[in-house]
Order: sequence, then structure tokens, then C-alpha cells
Amino acid sequence: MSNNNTIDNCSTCTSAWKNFRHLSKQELQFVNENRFEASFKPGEIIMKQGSPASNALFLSQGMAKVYIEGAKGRDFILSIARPGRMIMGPGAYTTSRHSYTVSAITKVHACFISFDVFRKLVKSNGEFAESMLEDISAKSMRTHQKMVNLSHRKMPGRLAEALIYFADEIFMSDEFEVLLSRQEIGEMTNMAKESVVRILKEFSDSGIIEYDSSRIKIIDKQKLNLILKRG
Amino acid sequence: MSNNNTIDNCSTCTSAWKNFRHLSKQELQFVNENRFEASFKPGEIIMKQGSPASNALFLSQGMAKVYIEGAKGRDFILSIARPGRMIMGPGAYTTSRHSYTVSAITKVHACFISFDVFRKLVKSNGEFAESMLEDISAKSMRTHQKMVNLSHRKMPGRLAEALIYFADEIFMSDEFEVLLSRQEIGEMTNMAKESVVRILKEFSDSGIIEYDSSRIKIIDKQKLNLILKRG
DNA sequence: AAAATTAATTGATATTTATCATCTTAAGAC
DNA sequence: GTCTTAAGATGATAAATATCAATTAATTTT
Repeated sequence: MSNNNTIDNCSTCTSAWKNFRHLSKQELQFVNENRFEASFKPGEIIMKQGSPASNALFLSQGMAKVYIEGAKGRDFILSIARPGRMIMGPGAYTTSRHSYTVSAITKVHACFISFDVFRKLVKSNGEFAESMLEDISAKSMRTHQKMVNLSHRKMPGRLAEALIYFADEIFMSDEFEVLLSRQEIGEMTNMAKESVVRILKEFSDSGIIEYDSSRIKIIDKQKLNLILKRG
Repeated sequence: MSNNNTIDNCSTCTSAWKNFRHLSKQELQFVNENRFEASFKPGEIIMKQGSPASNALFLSQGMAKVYIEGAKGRDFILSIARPGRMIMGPGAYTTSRHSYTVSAITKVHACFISFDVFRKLVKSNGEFAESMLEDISAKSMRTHQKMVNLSHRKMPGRLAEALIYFADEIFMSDEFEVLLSRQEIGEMTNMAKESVVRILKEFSDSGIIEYDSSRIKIIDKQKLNLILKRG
């Protein structure tokens, strides 16, 4: 009764959020009954900054970019979203507006879970509430780290950080197809697209990476980590 | 039974955290029984990054700077803490280490509340758990905003932001004694101390502010807001 | 109050980084 | 497949910003 996209049930879903382990069968069933699915093509917007934050988002397939739309049309990419992670901005508990935009960078299959469900579970299930705090705290921690890194490091350090982020946390491999344009890598590292191109070339010239347009391979991770450390 | 420093009880404390309103009398009493107080002189460290995160911190008097100690001794000031706000970094729910350092910039009287108390209350009181999420979300929101601002704005915009932050959120007046050195203002806005001096002077020359070393008065807030908007 | 230390200021200069213009290459559209 | 458009690459230049060196206030210590 399921095609290759539709998800039968949260309890059997392989991409289910790990924090759901704190829910009882009944609670998980409650979640299951209050979710809906949708598919997106690359480039499509899944969640729009400023729109009412009525749902949390979970990807079951594909990847998306999470970004803040700043003034004058300048975007700031916060992270790349993948299955298994909750996508719920701080707006959910403050302004009730999405605090960032999420758009698909591959084909995406997504699950929306009503925020009312979360609210209810947080109030009634202490373990779950705590796990929510843990999740949000972990994100906050990364944000702090990222802010300091952006502020204290020069371009090579910032780009090195992004490459290591791709390799270790997104693609789980030292060789990968970036999916982001140079422009977008710049929006992640606070660099002009031309600077991304130039420093990528520098890295290539000094044997740290090899690349062929969208395919990047980290050759000398030690050196890359050194650049990261040095700033 | 109380000198000018000691606090009798959370229920009568004028600086008590507003989220404690979600607690029952018994729960508030529980908090009250598990807190301890301490005083600090300017410059003293109240909470040290990396040390075990066993307590949440509340100021009952005075102000402190909250900062991340980055690599190579470079600090990054996140915010100025004042009474009425909870000071608990994301480390509390993740690494169990303080994720930043807090040090007094005036005489400070502070209240430490064991983190176990919070953990217990979060699990047993859904309203309180929700209010914790709200508090943390609001902080996270600001952090996002700050990160984008630091990345997208040039120095005048960043300094304008800091001045407006001081006036509107810290000193509640357009004229104030900064308390932070030029160096520290730089650590907040990601500028070299010399650049802080120069842009402060620019603002003064164009009639936006007046200043005499540590005392700053905002004359033309409209223009300052314009600089903020323009970036 | 004199001495010593620290912070603020200023000017000169070097570094970092963005912008602009142009060209090339790759990817879609028909 | 050719045309069109978007992305990538490169060099030249300008703008933003940090660093260095020197000087002048402040502040603290003695």
C-alpha cells in the first residue's frame, strides 16, 4: 500500500527523528495521525521565512538548504538539512513565524508535523520536553560556534570549515558532489563568489583538494584541518 | 534578617526570573531551597567557559559580560547580562560544560540555581518546560539575527547596532556610561579597537552622537537607525 | 603627587576582501 | 543539435579593515 515515497507509519520510518524514542506507542501514533507528506523538486521552497510556523519539518529523502533571507536580497545559509533531523526554527516558540527559509537542493520527500502536536507532547511528556531542549541546545551551540568562526577566521579558514562540514556531516565522505553553487558556498561562509573560486583554486594548487566543477575531493585533510585551526 | 545583598526568598525577589511564574508555590520553594548567592567585584569571573555546567545563573544586581573565549585569546562578546534574565548556555543540555564565560563589569550580586532543579522542573511541569523552550528560542533568534548582521553589515552598521543595543536594551537611555572598553566594543562588533575609535569619531563628527571617553550620548537616533538599516 | 600602567587616539601602511568587467564553460530550452 | 542562459573562472581595481608605531590621555599604584 506504499509507493516508493509514501511513509506508512512513524514507528517503521527509517528517517524518524531519534527523539521520538521518548514517546509512548500512543503518543507516536498521535504524531503519526497528525502528519502529512509532500514532495519537492530541486529549487522549490519547502518552508518560507516569515510565514506562519504551524509545522515542524522532517526530510525523509533528499537534502535542502536552510537560510535566512537578509536585507537587500542577501541570503545567509545556516545549514544543509538531511533526513533524521528536526527542522524547526526558533520562531516556533517566539513569533510563530518561520525564522528561515528551507528550499530543496535535491528531490525531497518531507513530512510535516503540526506544531500543536509538539506543544502538547512537550507539556505532557517530560522526557520528550527535555529531548527538545537538548536538540535546540545542540543547534544553538553550533550557531555560537559558527558565529565566532565567521568572525575570527579569514576566508581560507572559513572555506576549510565548510569543506569539512560537507565531508564529515553532510556527505560522510571526503569526495562529494557539492550541490551548492559557488555563490551559495559564499552565502555560507560570508565570502563573495569570486573569492570562493579563488580560494578553492589555492587549495587545489597546494594539493589540499582536487575538484572538477561541482565534484570536490579532499586530498590532504590534515592540511585542511591545519588551515581551519590557524584561522 | 537581610542585608542589602542577601535575598530572602525567590517569591519576594524583585529580580526573579519571570518564567518562575509557571511554578507552584511548592516548586518555587524547591527552587528557593536549592540556590546560593555570591557577590563579585568588577572583572571577576562568575562562570567560566569549559567548567562543569552545574548551575544556572541569575543576577540580582549589576551587569556582566557574556563572552566566548575563542582561539588565540580572542574573545567574542555575546551579550551584556542584567538582572531578570536567565544565564544558562546551551552547554547545560549538551556537553554539561559552560559554553561561555561570564564576568562582572560592575559589582554583581548573583544567584546560582542548581541545574538539577531545572531538569526536574522541566520534566514535571509542562508549562515550565514550554517557557524554557520559549526563553531559549528567543535567545537563539537573537543569535541568528546577530550572526547575519555581523556578516552582512559593514563596520558603521555593526557599531550602530551595538549603540542601539546599549541604549534600548541595556541602559534604557540614550545617554549612558558604556562600561566596556573600545577593545571590548570591538569584541562585540568584530572590529579592531582602532576602528571602533575611528567610527565613533565619525559618528561624532556627523552629529549622530556625542561622547567623552566612556560616556556616550545618542543625539540623532534616526540617523543611527538609518545607518543600521543601510548596513 | 609622582611613577607606572593601561586605555584611547591618531596617522601611516599593509592586508584582506569585494566589486567590476570580461571571458569561458556548462547546462537547459527549444 | 543550436541557441540561450546561468555558472564558473580570471585579472584589474577599489573598498574595507587590520596592523603597526607613536602619542596622548586616564587610571591605578606606590
